[in-house]
Amino acid sequence: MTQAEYHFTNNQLADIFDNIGSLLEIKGEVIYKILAYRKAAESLRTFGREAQDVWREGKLMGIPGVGKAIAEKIDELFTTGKLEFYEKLVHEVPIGLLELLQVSDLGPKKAALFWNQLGITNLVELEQAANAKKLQSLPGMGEKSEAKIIAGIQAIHRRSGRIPLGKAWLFYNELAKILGNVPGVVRLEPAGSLRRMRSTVGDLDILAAVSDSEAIMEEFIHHPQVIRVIGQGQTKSSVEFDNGVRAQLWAHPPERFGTALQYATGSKDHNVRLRELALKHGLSLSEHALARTDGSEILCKTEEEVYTALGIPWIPPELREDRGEVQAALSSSLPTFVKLDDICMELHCHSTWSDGRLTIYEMAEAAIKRGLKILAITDHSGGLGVAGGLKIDDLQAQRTEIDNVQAQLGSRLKLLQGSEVEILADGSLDFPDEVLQKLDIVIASLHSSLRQPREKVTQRLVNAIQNPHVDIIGHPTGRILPDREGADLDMDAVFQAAANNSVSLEINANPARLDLDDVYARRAAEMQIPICINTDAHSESDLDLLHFGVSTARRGWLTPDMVMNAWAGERFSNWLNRKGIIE
DNA sequence: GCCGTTTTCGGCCCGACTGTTTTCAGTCG
Repeated sequence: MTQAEYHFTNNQLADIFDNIGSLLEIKGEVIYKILAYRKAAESLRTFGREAQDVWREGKLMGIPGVGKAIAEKIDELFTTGKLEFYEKLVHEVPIGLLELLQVSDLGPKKAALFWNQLGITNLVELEQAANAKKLQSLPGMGEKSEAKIIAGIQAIHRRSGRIPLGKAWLFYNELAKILGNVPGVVRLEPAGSLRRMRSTVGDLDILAAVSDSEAIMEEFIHHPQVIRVIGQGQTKSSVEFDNGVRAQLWAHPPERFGTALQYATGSKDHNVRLRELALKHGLSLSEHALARTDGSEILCKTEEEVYTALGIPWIPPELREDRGEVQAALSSSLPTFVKLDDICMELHCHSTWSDGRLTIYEMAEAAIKRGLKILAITDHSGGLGVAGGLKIDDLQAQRTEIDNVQAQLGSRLKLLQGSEVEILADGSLDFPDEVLQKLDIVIASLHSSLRQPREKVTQRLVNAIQNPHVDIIGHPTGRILPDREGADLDMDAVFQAAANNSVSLEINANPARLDLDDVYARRAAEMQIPICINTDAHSESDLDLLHFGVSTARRGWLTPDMVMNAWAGERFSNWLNRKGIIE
């Protein structure tokens, strides 16, 4: 018999379970049940494999945070396309109430209050009620609470969502110039998802080491770009800037900076793990100190001291997502992760032959300045009209120029002639095989027709991977942060093809891409696919974006062994020659 | 609802800030 099967991505499942959690919270369900749904949702988002495949294998409960009850719900969704429990819940608690939870200072209790007392079921109705001053007379409410809710709704109208990592770093650096110079400030560090190098950042978290916090807090809340002070105190203040960014500043004395930085870096789930671990050592961990049961404190100046006190090695911030890092640290199986210094080649950049700003010689000198040993010039193929791609006839002239520049460089840098060849809408490549064959290295990339149906766009990528001359797939999904989704790819099929053909998948280091992302990178590496980290530089300063790619790789648990740009020359040339293409 | 170097039941992290309160609940990270 044939059984119908409905398709849900991990993110779609996660959204459903997040919604269930929030609706139950408004309903007043016990908190641990809610946390369990949230945990399962987060776990699905970062699992790396499609839950649907796991379901076909009958192993849903192997997904962390998924037990019997949630596995049954996932099964019902794949089997019937619906979830009765969810539908009944939505019938009971209006789903529009979830919008209310986006308003700062408005949580499930107040959402339930507004719904029960005033019949409010969505954000529009809440705004009307607030403007009509209907909220302030409710129990536990007052004029100030109502004004805060109005301000929170206005902030939602202003905000554009999460900030891309690159923009967050630039803004942090601007703030750091001012805050770092406040008298008495010993250290200033980014914290939160910024320090963990997530691809997008919600609020900007900043931590200062200072004995007296008054001056820096004053400087912070009176910054000229601040349009709203959300909260202010001695250890924590929070503001909104005119560019829609929200930031919080924590201040702690230098002798307690280690616990404070650990705390402010998060993630929340990682911190919960550490506190559980602390309790097993008879200690209570907070941002201030490790406290013994008799109340005495262990102060930590550095994060290393915190982790050491808990009996585990320091864990890099990028790892702190509760994806098994604490367990790995406990069992001494935390590997040494790739770092910026390991990277000795750039395999994806552009010159004035297409849309780059530097000549090949200038790009080479910029690469040498950054300590690189190998540089692949990979200008666009002609098909990408907007980028002024090379025609086939141009390639020989470009080769001559590369040879000339190579002669000038001598042994300081090895140049490769490559191409970022377009994967066309019909799945063919922009250059014929006999042209690709003459190149030292070939990157194939999708830039157009990203919205094709899943099956078609996946097949385009698989075709490219199976071409005997293709070495690397550039920015595989084509996503642009924060808002342009990548192509709807069957990543398991892409990974399988890449593994079979020993084709490398790129982590594009440009913070507008970070594609592959951390979760996919981890999965790809587990499948023995060689990963490369490239800046896709179009200018000299683009080469300095490399650290974003390296951090993404660390978030994906990648070691130098898994990252091609960190390989010794011989191992790299062996890989490049795996099909006998170049000298 | 999940989970197990205190295991199949009984736990499940910690504190700051705010507003409405006369001691605490709600929210947030």
